[in-house]
Amino acid sequence: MSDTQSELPDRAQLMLRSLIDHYVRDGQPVGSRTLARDAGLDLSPATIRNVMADLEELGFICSPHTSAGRVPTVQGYRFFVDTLLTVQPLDSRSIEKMRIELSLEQTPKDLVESASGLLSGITHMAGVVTLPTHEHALFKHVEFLALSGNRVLAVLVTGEDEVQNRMLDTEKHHSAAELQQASNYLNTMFAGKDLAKVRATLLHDMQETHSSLNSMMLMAMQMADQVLESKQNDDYVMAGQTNLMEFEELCDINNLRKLFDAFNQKRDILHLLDQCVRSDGIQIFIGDESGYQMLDECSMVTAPYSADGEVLGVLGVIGPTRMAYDRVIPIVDATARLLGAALNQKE
Amino acid sequence: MSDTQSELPDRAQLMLRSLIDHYVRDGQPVGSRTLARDAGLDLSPATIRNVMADLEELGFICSPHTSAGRVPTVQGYRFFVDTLLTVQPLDSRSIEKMRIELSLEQTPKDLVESASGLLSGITHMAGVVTLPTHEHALFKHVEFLALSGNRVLAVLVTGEDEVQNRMLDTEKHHSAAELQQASNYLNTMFAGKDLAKVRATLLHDMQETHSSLNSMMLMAMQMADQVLESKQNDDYVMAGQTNLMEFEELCDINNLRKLFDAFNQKRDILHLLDQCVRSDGIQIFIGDESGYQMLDECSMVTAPYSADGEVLGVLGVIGPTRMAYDRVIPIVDATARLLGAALNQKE
DNA sequence: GCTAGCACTCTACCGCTTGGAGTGCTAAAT
DNA sequence: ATTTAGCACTCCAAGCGGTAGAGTGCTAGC
Repeated sequence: MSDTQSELPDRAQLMLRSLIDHYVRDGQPVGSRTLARDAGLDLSPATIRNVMADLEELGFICSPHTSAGRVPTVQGYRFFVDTLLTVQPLDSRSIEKMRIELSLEQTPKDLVESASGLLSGITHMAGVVTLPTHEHALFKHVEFLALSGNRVLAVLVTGEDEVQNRMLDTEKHHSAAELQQASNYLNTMFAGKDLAKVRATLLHDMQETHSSLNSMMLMAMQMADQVLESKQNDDYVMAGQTNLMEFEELCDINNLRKLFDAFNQKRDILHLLDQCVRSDGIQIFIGDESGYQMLDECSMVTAPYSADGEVLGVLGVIGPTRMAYDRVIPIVDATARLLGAALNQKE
Repeated sequence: MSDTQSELPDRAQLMLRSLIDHYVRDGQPVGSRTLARDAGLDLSPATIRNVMADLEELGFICSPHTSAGRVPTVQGYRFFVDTLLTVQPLDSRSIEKMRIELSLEQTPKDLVESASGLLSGITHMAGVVTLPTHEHALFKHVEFLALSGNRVLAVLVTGEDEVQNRMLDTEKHHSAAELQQASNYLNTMFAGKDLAKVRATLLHDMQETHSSLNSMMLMAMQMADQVLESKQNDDYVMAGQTNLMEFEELCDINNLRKLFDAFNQKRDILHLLDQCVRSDGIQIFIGDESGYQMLDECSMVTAPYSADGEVLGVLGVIGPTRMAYDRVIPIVDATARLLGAALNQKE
């Protein structure tokens, strides 16, 4: 790699990297002297200044005012993350610690909480983990209980012994016996099958073989369909929100308010996380790239986690734009793997 | 009431009240001139100053520095709240609005969330409501499902169609048939009875008539006992936490951090709320009276709420010590009543 | 192409002054 | 015996000028 027309000269890259390193470390604008001393390029500050002027023109850095050093811009970070970054692989001892921590948990919910805690604990920022979807879990057992009026309580037990309750409003009142029959039918029919496949089969059967079903079977299927229809991936667990209060640049009370409101609301954050499920692998939003104002001063590093080859959810870290991406990325990556593995094991 | 030895002279009381009024309104230390103008006593600032000196000696007010006005102390607020306060009853239109808001909710959980939102919305502070205990709910139905290993899932449905899941670790594996039998037994035995009474009966029967029970019945009872044993009142719903960021006096980042950590942790806040269940009626913690450091700058106004004569939980408001107690108290009081009434209606 | 040197700019900080707000005390007035 | 006017005093907040330091951009020479 060298200085072709369109490519950033090597030494400019080196300088940008060094500048970001410095800025991430101490949060102060970085001047040419500092860089001349520490970038390892053996150039005078004056030369550095010239290159810095180039970097500024490209929009990678900027200075808060005339006589301050330079600070990376969002585009600067973006370029750094996309093309300069060399992640430091996590040492195996830390990984082992995390694995052990996770292995203590029993239920998926606990696992998710533990993972979120790990993320925030290790990075000293906020950790977030979506609850795993159940789409690819196994159907184990369903039970219908009659409540008052036309309401029916459905209890669905999945392969991992996860339990979901759902209220159904049915068209007419069903007796306990009817319900019993319905659940028996479904249980014998679908036990051990994949939830998604169960749903697909149900939909198919209800359309195709409509006539050949008796009313009991139809009712059972309709109810099962209702139970399965809701997508589960609409919640997350967050930890260490208050860690964000330790960062000078986020401590503006207005900013904090917007941020914490968003965390409570959950909607926007979920929407953002949802985008990360699709693109597999690490995903990074820097500053205003997220498109949400309350995250303008923040970055988010996410990774989907999966078990058994199926993506179950997303986890990540939210922190100030000025974060040690090279350190955070492997942490997020490792946590995603470990959480996936742990979920796999509990099945 | 007049100036007996031990009692505060009327005009001193009037002044304290007026001072607190002022301070609550604009958060600035109140000087003698202001008070002379607005307290309605028609005295010169000099006289006011003398009385203020008395109030200071009694520990009701103090001045941040030599040439600032006076500010109420915790004891000042306490005296005010205990003996000077005249609450402004809430106008019936607001009450009606709240009632309508609550009437839209279906489940107890939704009601609690709505109430918490109302509290924070109206007071512009943080609202908190504990989940209602189920101790006095009615036993409706219980179902046991076999999970992997020796684990059993118990699903308990109460009179209000509230559903609780609980995992039980049993000593040996139980077949589906056994479990079916056990739940049938319990359902016929206890349906429609009060949960607390069910529990009492269970405990009694297990001791007294031990020998006369067959093993199935014993197992059923042991499991039911486990289901009922956990006290439910260990969680709360909070709303409007971020409202607290709007108050100058709480905006110290250190304080905020402690506060929000406590909100997330829940333990300490729960402990505090728990104290308020016992003493019926409005309960107020001012500043450090709570005994928890993170609430040193805050006050908490709570009221228990009950339905059908039984206390179900507590709700309240957390805000800065400098709050309009006379406005907040009736709001908390009314919300407690309305929530109780709403819960009663849904049963 | 690199660098030394220099003039320039901007901030952060320090000390100083000033104005205003409020107090406590004393002596006079009611 | 209270109340009040007056006064000296204290303290904070805000504004001001000066200075030191950091860092820049430009230019001319290497």
